[in-house]
Amino acid sequence: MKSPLVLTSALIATGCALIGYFVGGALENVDAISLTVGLFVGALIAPLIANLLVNESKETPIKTLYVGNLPYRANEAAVRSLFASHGEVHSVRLMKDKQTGKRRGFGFVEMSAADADGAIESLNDTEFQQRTLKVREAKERPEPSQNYD
DNA sequence: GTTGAGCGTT
Repeated sequence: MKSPLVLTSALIATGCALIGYFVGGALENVDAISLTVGLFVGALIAPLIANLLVNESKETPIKTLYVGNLPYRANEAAVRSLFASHGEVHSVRLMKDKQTGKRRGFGFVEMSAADADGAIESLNDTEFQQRTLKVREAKERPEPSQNYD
């Protein structure tokens, strides 16, 4: 398997070397020193930039699910394990009252977009700790790019 | 320690 991170790093390092070369030429410095400095700087910052680029390209499609009618005794681990059986759970947040800290009986589950719809259809109106869950797609705060053309 | 329609943190 090929590594886009290494390739990108090499390209960025080369680019920095060229930039250092021309900048050094403009400043009337020695070309070899400029090239070396450019390579050195490129080698330092290349992995960082490449990591950002790779993470941007590999952004996982994630959809946020609203889960209502949760029992107050339910914790995040139970909800996570419940949704994990229907897909890859990215995060679980059970909303609490900011003043008292008590649970409000609903929360949000972030899943991969592919598994999200199936999890909604599978878990909506199902019994969880003797309470009928309400699972829908979250309204506000669109994390994924909701491209409704 | 209670309650029961709803859409939320940096």
